[in-house]
Amino acid sequence: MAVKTEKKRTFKSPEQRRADLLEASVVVFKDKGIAGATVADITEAAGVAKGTFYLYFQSREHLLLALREEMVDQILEKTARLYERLGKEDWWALVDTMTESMIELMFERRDAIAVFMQEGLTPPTVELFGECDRKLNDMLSSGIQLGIEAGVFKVSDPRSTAALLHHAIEGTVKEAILYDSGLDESKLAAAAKELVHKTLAP
Amino acid sequence: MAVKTEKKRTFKSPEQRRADLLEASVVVFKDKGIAGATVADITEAAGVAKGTFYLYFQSREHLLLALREEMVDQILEKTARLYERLGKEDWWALVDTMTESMIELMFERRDAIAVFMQEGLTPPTVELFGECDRKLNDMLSSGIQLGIEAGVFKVSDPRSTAALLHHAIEGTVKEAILYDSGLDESKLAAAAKELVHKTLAP
Amino acid sequence: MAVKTEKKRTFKSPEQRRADLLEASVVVFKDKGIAGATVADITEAAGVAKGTFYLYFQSREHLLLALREEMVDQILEKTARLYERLGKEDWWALVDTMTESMIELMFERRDAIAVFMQEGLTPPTVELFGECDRKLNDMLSSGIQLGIEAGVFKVSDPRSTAALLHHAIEGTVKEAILYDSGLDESKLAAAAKELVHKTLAP
Amino acid sequence: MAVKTEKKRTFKSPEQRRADLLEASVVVFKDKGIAGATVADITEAAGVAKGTFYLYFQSREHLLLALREEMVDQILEKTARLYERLGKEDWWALVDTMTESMIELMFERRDAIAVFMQEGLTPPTVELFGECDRKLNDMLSSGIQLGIEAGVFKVSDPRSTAALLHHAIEGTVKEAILYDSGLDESKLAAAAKELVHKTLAP
DNA sequence: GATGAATGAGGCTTCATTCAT
DNA sequence: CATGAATGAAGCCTCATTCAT
Repeated sequence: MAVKTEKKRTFKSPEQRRADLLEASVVVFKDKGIAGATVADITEAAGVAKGTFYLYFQSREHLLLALREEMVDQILEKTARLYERLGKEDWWALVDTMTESMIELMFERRDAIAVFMQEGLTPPTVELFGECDRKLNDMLSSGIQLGIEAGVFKVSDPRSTAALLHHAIEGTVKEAILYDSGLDESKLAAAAKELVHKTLAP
Repeated sequence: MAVKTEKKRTFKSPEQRRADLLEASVVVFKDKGIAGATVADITEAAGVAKGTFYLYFQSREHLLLALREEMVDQILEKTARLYERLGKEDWWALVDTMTESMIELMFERRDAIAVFMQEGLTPPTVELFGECDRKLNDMLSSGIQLGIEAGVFKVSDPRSTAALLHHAIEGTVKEAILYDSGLDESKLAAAAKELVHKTLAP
Repeated sequence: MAVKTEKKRTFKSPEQRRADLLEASVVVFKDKGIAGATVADITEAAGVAKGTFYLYFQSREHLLLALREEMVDQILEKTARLYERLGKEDWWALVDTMTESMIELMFERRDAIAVFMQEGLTPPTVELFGECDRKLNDMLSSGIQLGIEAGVFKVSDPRSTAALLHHAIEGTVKEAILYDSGLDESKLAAAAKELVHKTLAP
Repeated sequence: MAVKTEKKRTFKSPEQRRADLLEASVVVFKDKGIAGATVADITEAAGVAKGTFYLYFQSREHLLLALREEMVDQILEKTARLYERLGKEDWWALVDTMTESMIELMFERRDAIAVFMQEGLTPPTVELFGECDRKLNDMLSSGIQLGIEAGVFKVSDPRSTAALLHHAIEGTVKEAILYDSGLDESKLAAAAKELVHKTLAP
């Protein structure tokens, strides 16, 4: 019955192979969990031999690093781009845009997020995500500060509020992603915008 | 002859032994991470032999289960007690109490929380924590609903808002626990109360 | 047919187990070569499970270290004991004793010697054996020096001669061990004593 | 587009390529040890692609074989040439020449010798070197025998003595090569000649 | 012929779990 | 009951060798 599928040797560009492995790894990690997924699982999913993995990643841990960094970079970059528009456009519209785009980005990358929620905060993750959180909070709180100075916002503690708003959205989207809770993206976005508005309003 | 440091067999009640192991495990898990801590690490910290572990827990995984359940039970119980006071006291005072007590509880159990943040969401955890989140959200959103009906609160989407508020606090406290970010408990509590007030206010 | 020999769990004193593993390893290494012998081979030969190996040796490399050190220690100790007798007894008789006892010792430990001849001189071995050679040479050449001063020996270059004599015997015994060349122990000892006598004689 | 440093294909005669690989391998083996050097290391040092290796050698092991044989052939040939002069020249002068030329040859080929000392005596090496030793010993001992019959030498056991003399020199030179012990070539040659003279003299 | 990406068998090591003492 | 030596499955990674380009 079980005829061993003879694997033909195929050649691809290094970029493609690497991308294949990364992509396959997200699927496998999501399925089996990070601790539960073996290198063999990943290579099998990517359709390559076990040894091939090590042509593209120094170690299993390095793959995770790459995955994390890619995600963090994307988040920070997107936020930074929005942050630069502060003061040049209507404050409240920009607040809505930021809220929406954070939610949108997270839903787009739901698989990767699910993976890192599974992973838990191992020391390398703590460091990377910690820095990401710090940078995000810096941007958000200084944005709030600017809004206050412009007389548009009013909150007593911009830094704490930035963290609370950020985690309100992040945590809720994560919950939605993880448990398929009844919250859909648009309802959540509406509620989030309302919460942000009311919180920042004088 | 055998001059090895003979470890005296000490006798304790089964309950005590079990508690010792649970307690030791929290310390060890916090130190080495959940994946990184071995059963040997735990038994050593608890001062018992490795085999003894299996007299009190079927497996390593069962210990984690016990740890999780204990934490979840405590959270749900505390919230339920507060929930029962809804409508019988001043709404805004109760909101403050709930906010404060959630923060307080999390800071009290910061070690266990740190452990479960490290663990990541493995399937068994997802199930348990998912149910916990759902129950919390049910209580919170029906509380908000009651407040709306009482004419005290006003939000368009009680369910989403409940989730957002809950995660705002939970996420921010977790960040504080994990990274020793600049937020201290009281500043955070103040900011959280402000956020909750403004969000629920008409 | 092949009924898996169910291995009963047996307990032994740590010393015995360690000795078992060391002994088994010598046999296996001699058989399969050092590079060719796996930890599995060794544990199988010792009648224990693979994991047991790591209760007694940190790593495969540490076992080799232990093997080497044991051998080196024995050689140095034996030589040092003989060296102490210099000047207190008849010089020529002592020279014979040293020659004989070196040959005897090597034949006794022929298995371990065969193993280390197979191993080749990896860096850790080079260091250890290099130091051993140096110490032996120091003892031998200062012995020869003393003999010269006592007017018993006469050679132009005690240090080089010590090395030559030492390697004459060591190399020849090794050859005998390795190839079962026609040289037996007693014929070899006789020839070696003749060579040493004539070389040291005025 | 692909701006990778394109390695030009260079064309060389097969003999040259083979020689390049052999030469490169000696350097690499000396550096990393035989077990530690990979085929990739060798091809990199030789400036060719990994696959090219297998156009010139059936396997890694065949390269080692070639290396060994080359060395053994050289030694045997040189010795045989000297052996033919026996009886036609002054015995003692020839003895000196043999001693010197053995030392000289070994110092010339110190790199290859260092490599094979590292390798240790794996079965294929044992066979080859064993035969080499035997042939050398045959030549030496029959040379000694002839000298005895000519009334020039006097030893009780020519075969053992041949082995002892041969290993005295070989072992000491090897030690000098490996540990940079204080013995230089000329001092060693002098001491060796003295030892050989005194040993063979009546 | 030359290349180097791909292959995959096989090694070392860890650690949850068992069980003779 | 308690112990900790013993077990062995399973994972990560290496590297000699192959083969599509």
